[in-house]
Amino acid sequence: MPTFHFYPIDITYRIVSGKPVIYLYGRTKDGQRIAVADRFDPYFWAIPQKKSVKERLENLSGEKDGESYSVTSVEEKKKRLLGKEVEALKVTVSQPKDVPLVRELIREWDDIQSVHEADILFTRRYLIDKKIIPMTLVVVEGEEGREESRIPVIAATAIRPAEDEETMKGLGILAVDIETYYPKGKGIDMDNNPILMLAVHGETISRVITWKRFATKRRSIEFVQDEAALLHRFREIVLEEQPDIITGYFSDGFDLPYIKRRAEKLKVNLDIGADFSGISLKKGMDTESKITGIAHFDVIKFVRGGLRTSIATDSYSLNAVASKLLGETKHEVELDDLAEVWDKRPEKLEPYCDYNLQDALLTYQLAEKLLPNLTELVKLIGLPLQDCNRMSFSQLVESFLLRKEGEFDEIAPEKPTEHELAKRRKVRLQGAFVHEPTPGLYHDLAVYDFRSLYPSIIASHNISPDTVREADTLEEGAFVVREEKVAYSTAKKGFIAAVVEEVITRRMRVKDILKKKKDPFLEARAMMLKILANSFYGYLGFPSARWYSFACAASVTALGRRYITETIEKAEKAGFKVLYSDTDSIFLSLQGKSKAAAKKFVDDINEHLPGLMELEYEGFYPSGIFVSAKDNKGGAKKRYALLREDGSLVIKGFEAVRRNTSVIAKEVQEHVLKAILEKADDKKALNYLHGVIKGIREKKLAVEKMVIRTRLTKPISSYDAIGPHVAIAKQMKGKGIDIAPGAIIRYVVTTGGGRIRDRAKLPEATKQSEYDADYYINNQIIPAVEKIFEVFGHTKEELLGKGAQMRLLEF
DNA sequence: ACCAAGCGGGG
DNA sequence: GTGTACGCTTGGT
Ligand SMILES: [Mg+2]
Repeated sequence: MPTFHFYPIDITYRIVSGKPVIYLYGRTKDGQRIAVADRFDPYFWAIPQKKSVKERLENLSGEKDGESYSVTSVEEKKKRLLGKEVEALKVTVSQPKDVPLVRELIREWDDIQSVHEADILFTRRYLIDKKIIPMTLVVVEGEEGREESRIPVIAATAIRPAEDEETMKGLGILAVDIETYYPKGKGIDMDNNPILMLAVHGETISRVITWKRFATKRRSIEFVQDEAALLHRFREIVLEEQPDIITGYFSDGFDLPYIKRRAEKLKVNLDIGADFSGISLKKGMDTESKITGIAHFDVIKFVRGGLRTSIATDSYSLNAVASKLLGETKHEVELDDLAEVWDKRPEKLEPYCDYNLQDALLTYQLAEKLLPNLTELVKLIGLPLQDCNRMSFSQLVESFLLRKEGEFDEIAPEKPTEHELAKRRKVRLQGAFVHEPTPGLYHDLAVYDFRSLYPSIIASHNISPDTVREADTLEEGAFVVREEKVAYSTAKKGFIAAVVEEVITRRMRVKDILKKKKDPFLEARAMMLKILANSFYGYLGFPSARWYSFACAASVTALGRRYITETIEKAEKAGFKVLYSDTDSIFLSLQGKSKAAAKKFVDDINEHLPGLMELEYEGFYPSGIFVSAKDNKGGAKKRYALLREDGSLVIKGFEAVRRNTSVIAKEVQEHVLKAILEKADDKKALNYLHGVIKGIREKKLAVEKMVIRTRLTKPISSYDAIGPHVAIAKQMKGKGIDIAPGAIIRYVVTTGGGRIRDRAKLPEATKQSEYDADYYINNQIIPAVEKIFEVFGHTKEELLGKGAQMRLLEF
């Protein structure tokens, strides 16, 4: 019997002669594309009320809407439900579609207590039970069968994960991007507007296909007869390239559905799937595009999903994400003119082809860059790339728990009913602890934070839905969270606490290896482990979670508050002064104590912290400034600036790090912060400010410095409140330029009467004499520095130079 | 204050 | 498909 070593990348199932067969698609170790067919039977769990129900279940079969269903076997198994031992029944049915039918039927039976895991997708159940992890080596025994398929199908007689968990490397990625015809101002219309060009970029190909000829020396541009021929070429390229991954940017909702629709319209057979199927759309609130045998990596879904908290961007456009992650941008062309150029001036099409190819290239580079992270997530969660790509944090956690439960003999609690869901949505969790800063300039600060505060609390205090006890429990060793009137058993490690502990310790091991040598794959693994660990707290409070527990989620934040306040008390007792604290971080003033003492403080704390909990010394800062909040005397949260020992600045929350502030206001703010933090020289900063104000008044500063950038978040027509950026977008539209939502609108406020929005102008159309000095001084610069100077007792009048003039007059 | 509806990305 | 995203903003009441 031949043996195959292969990496599965995609999975599906089919009914063959009435029986379900799993199809794994992937590549062998030596690069051959193969499929593996394996029989597998669907099942779920039932908890009986009476033992006699087993026989009743065994004999269950019937018909619904002309389709028959049947239970093929029922097996008794000792399992655990939230830690409690139960006599569960493993109910095997003949086909996956029987599961929901049998499930609904028996839920009504009096002798059934509850039904579990009757909604786990069949292919996922297979991967879990067979311990198969996508993109990770699998050993298959079997013969090649004769099936209608683009690639050989091995009928498996045995399948098991390889010992060494080796990861798939060198995957073939093909990036796809299309540009389509659209008359100005009209929305996307897949039925009526053709695809004009289609760009593909891969390791061995970089090409634009288009169907209007023009003179060009570009070897990357390929001309075809018409749109149908373009689609044929796309099919050919995919079949030639045999990519493991097709990637795009919002290709779930745009490129692939568009290609599919046009192919249907033009009767082009797009049978690019391994089983000769085409692009399939899974429609819901959102569309997911799939191709059998190929993983579809939609970059935007990963950036907005699993990586959301790790990549800070206020826009998820390809341009914004590419410039953030790659330092590269899209080409600049007037896309709104493409239809007109196509119709009337085809000789001007070349820049559009270049633009199209650049989009494909950027997407390819993004996919390549993010693939280590996505691969590690696939290995961690155990689901195909196609799924991990699109999952939210809570879905990732739940999938991970479903993969882990077997080790604990656990079966998953039921998903909440609509009623239960509504109840869960009503309750609110109390948030984290915040010590408001007192506005001021401080010297010699030490900053600390608890490493992975919430995950370490879960692991160290055995916070888990299966360890929850009454607050007055007599159980020995139970840990009471008096704040939430609940206790946690310590007799046995809880399921979720154990899983979180494993994630944290795995990450610590990876970090240890990384200290010795750099490895981008291990970096990615550490990052994904951190993301997963940090998702558990949110999961426990996520209404749709199977392992939802309000008590656990509330206890996590309560303990977070408890630990941080206790640490602050100890710091004050030791002679430090707390300046600011939020959730898991503490900013202390050294009060004359040494840097060494500041560093040693963590040891005194860590000595008394349980389990995996640890306070980390983040660093020493020679100076820092906290300012007051907008409408209150107290200090603002998440808004401060620190000076590092190497002279660099850490700026949080200030306009200087926000987009919709003018260039000049950001510049002034950063300059003032630097002068104050470096030399505590508010006079010098004030002089600088006066210089800038004078420069603006005398129009000596360039228009470019006055530019304000604001993002258009929706179509112009749907704005009711017309801000200056909307007014500008309207003007541009009036000139025949259609501005799409997501566009960053640049504008300058000019002099004249009336509302700001009536005085906003395009920077390119504004002369240096035209910008409104008063607006920039009073509405941009002063608000940006007012709170900073307030710390030194400087009034707004002084900032404007009026105070100084008065003083001059006094002499 | 609360709730329902809309929206993102793509052309 | 053993199925129905999600989190935030906006506008109405
Ligand atoms: Mg494009």
